[in-house]
Formats: sequence, C-alpha cells, structure tokens
Amino acid sequence: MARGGGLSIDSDPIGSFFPHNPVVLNSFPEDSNNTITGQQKWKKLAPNMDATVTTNRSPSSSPNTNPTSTSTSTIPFQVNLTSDNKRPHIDEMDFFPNKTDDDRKNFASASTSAPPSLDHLLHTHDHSSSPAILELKVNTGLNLLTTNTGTDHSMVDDETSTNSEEKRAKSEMVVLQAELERMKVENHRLRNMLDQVNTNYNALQMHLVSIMQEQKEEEGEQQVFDGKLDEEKQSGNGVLVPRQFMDLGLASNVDTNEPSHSSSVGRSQDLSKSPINNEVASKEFDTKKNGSASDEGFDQDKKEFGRGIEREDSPSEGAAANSNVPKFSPPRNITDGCQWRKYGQKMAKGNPCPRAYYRCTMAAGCPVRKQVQRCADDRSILITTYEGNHNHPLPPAAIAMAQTTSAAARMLLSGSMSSADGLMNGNFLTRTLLPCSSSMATISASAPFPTVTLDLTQSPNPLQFPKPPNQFQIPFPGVPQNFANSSASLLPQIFGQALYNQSKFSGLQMSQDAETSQLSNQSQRPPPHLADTVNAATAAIAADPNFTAALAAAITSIIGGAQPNNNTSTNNNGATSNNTSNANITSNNNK
DNA sequence: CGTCTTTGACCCGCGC
DNA sequence: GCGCGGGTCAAAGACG
Repeated sequence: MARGGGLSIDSDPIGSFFPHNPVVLNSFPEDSNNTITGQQKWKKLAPNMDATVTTNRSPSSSPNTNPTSTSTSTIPFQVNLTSDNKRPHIDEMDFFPNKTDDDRKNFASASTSAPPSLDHLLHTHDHSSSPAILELKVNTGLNLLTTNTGTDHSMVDDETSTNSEEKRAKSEMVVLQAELERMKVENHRLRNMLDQVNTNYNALQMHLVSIMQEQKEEEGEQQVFDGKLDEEKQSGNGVLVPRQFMDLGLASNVDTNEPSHSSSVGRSQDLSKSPINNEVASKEFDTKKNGSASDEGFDQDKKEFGRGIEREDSPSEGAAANSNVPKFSPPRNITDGCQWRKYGQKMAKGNPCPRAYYRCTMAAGCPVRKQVQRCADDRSILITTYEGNHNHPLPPAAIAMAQTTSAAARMLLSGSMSSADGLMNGNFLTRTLLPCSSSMATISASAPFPTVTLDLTQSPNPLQFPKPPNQFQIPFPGVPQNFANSSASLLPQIFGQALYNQSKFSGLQMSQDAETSQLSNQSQRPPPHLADTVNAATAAIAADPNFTAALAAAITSIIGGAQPNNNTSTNNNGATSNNTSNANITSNNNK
C-alpha cells in the first residue's frame, strides 16, 4: 500500500485514507475566488483515483447529503477530458436564478464565446422535468489539474454562454458527486481490504521466516518431544520443515506441563521444539507484530520458558504426572491478540490435561472468557473455547486473526466436508461439526500457530445438515494441491480430536451451548479408524515439504476474498448480541 | 508493591 | 437427596 495501512475494513470511514470531508475538486484552480487547493492535494493523495469530480461547493450539495446519491449510482462515470481544455465551467453561481429556461437558452445562444468543444460536452437533456438540463460528460479522469492551467480566459469567456448550462451541469454534477462519493467509499473499502491482506500476509511471513531461521540454527540439536517424534525423524520422511511449522502451532503456552524429560540442555537449545518454546515463538511473533521485535524479546520469552519449566512439577498435574508421558497444561496465555487472565484451572473428566479458565482483561467488565485445554488424545492440539462478547475494541492483532480465520472459514467451508474413509463413524461428523462448521469452522495461519476455530455462536443452518458424510474435501482455490491435501488431512485430525473428546457434540445443536464445546469428555474414545485417520492426517501434513509455503499462499489467497463475517466479529469484536462460544482447536502437530 | 498465577473450596446444575 | 462434574471465587504465593 502506498498510503495508509492497518485499517480495519469496517471501522473506517472515508477519512482514513482520504479527507473526511468530501473532496472538492476545483475545476479552476486559478480562480481567485477559489481558495480550495484540494485538487493538487488530491492529486498527491490519490494520484490513482479513478474518478474525482465535484463542483458544487455549497454545503447543501455535499455528497453525503445529496438526496440523489442513491438513485444515481448507475450513472456511468465516464471521464473523457478533452485536450482542448474547454471544459464547462461548472463551478459558478447561477446568474439567472429567477430567469426562465428560455431566458437561459437565449442568453446562452447569444454568447459568442462558447467554445465549440462544448457542443460535444453538453447536449440537450431530454428530461421532461428539466428540459434545459444538459447532460454533462465529465471526465473525472483527471487531468483536472494539469490540463486546465492557463485556460482561464477561455473559461471566462464561457461564462456568459454557459451559465444556463452550468445550472444544468450542476444538477448533473450532483449526480456525479454522489457517484464519486460512492466510488471513494468503495475505493477506500478495497484499500482497507488490501491492507488487511498485506498485514496478515506479512505477519505470517515473518512467522515463517522466524521459524525457518530458528530451524536452521537448531537443526540437529533438537530433542524429540516424544517417541513418536523420534520415530518420524528417524523414518527419514524429511518432515523437518513442516514439523517446524507445525511446532509453532503448538500451543502457545504450555507452562506447568513441560515434559519432564526436557533436560536443561534441551530447554536451552530446543526451544523451538518444545511446547513452551512454541509459546515463546508465539510471543515473539506478537512482539514483532507490534513493531518491537527484538532478540531481547525472545530472550525474555526464554526466561518465561524457564519459568515454565520450574513449574512443571505442579501438583495439579496429578493425572499427567506420569514421567513417561509429557505433561501438558492449558496454555497460560494464548496469543490471540487479547489479554487474558487466568482465573481457574480444573481437571476435567476424561482428560488428564487440566482445563484452564481465562478472562479477558482488556477492558474492565469484559464478559469474554475462554477455556483452554489440551486434547486428551493428541496433546499437541489445543482446544480453546471462547464465550461472550467483547465490550471493547480489539487490537489489530486480534482483529487480523479474526478476519483471517473467518476468511479462511469461508474458503474452507465453501465445499462439502465429510469423511474420506468413513471417518466420523456414520453421521457423527455430519451431525455434529458439519452443520456448524459449514458456517463457523475456520482454519487460520495468521495466528502464531495453526488453528481451527469452531464457531459455536451461530445456530447451525438446518440446510447444512444433510451434507454428505462420505466426503471430506476442502477446496483451496489457488492453493497448491499439496497444501490442499494437507489441509484436508488436517481437518479430520482437528475435528476428530474435538469430536471424540466431546461426546456432547454428538446429536447436539452444538451452536447453542457453550459448554458443548468443551472437549473434555474422553469417555468416548475415538474409534480406531478415526485414530488412524488422525495419525494419517498428521503424517500427511508433516510429509508435505511445501506446507508452510503453501499455507502462506493459501492464507494470502484466502484473505484476498476475506471480509469480516459474523464469526469473527462476534467473538473478537463483540459485534453481535448473541452469546458466543467458540472452540478453537490449535494444533502444533508436535508428535 | 502491584499484578498475575495457583489452587483448594464453594456453588450450581444435572442425572440417578 | 446424593453424587458428580463443571465453573467460579478468593486467598496465598510467585514474580517483576
């Protein structure tokens, strides 16, 4: 973007990029009576604006108040400035306020100074209501500044002959003015969208670069997080890059449950490979996004990482105290753009990982709360549930994340979803997630970690229930096929994790009950084939060497068509009135 | 000293 | 009514 930036799509009025007041272009910059120098300014501000034409400086003709603005939106905004500079003087007062149309015509016809070129600029309008009104072809295009210089004389000469035309032209200009305003708004909106895309893309790119660099530095030194990781690495699948990326995903914050086998050496050298390090990465990512990226910030995070290690023997982790099993706890601070304060933690039935409860602390009295819990089966997956509506503006990071996820959601859900291998055991997935996911599930890479959000705030569309259960295809237009495949593979994993950990999902209208999103009930273990699918999906993702790049491209592509939807605005902007509850499943694929 | 996390206790709803 | 589970409170401790 040449100008501006960081604007939210919906929040901004016209004036972020452009002057709040309607831009009034002076047709006659040299006019001594005209103190407006906006034309030049405008040319500087918006050299590429497609159309900028206004004439009437009367306050009553402000585009915003123009009653005709809505009815003239279809008027072509043709801009054909003639080279002879003989443009109509449309910025003059009406010399015949009390004259009849005939008087105007006579006066105009008597004028001998009317430039011939005006004939093809002005022609009689056939509107019965205003027979004398001329249709003015105005070229907004815009050599308004340069082409008219030095033509004052001709314009002055025109005054006597074009007064009536001016009167008519004004009417037309009002229409054009409205059109201009509309186009400005549209232009601004598009620019905002583009900004959002760039912002998200840059954030993601920074993240990827950071990970890549860290990977290079630490390659060969990393410790395996668990046996499976070792196995994968030894298998020579060459999954380092994808793994690295997915590691990021890990939980943004695992504090007390760092695997007990993490040695001090591992802590110092394998930051990128441990869940806690993922937290570090996430935090650094945020720091960079805030424009204060620095190595110090990373070091600071490392300190926190150390702190996390110190707490790893928390007595609260009784269920996960098994030294042979990495201990996980809910993230302490998910970097989702908001500030959260932990107010509780509890062991949930059927899940050895405790569930953490957070409150939004960005504003006093903000009712938003979220719950974070690791998936019992795959602890690399974080399940975050949001509930409530923010009563305060959100930081750009949160908005960006929200927009990204929502955009991805639409992309993700633009196609049918179902199991490729009988994944969801009958209609399980269809009955539970799909009805909602078709409108509420999102996949995001804007966050420091890959996330899938199940928006439970919206009532499932009954029409979406009958989606075919025997497919699981997630189209990613414009995305490399390998990524699409990987992403498609990812979804069963994530959804599966959520599903089999949430028995309540089954047969419920999950959109209504926030608690149903608590993926805590492990009483229903995943069917074997589901577990296999999950593993296969994980492997598929990891095996894709181009996953990160593809993901970046995908997100970029996705965001390209993104607009804030109810999903994100509900949860991050508090724009909706419905109680909300989102399940945000974060996976680092750190097996 | 202020902020935040931890964690046991308490409250509430639900099912039996 | 009782037990269970989820959610919240609040005191205590840790940390900067």
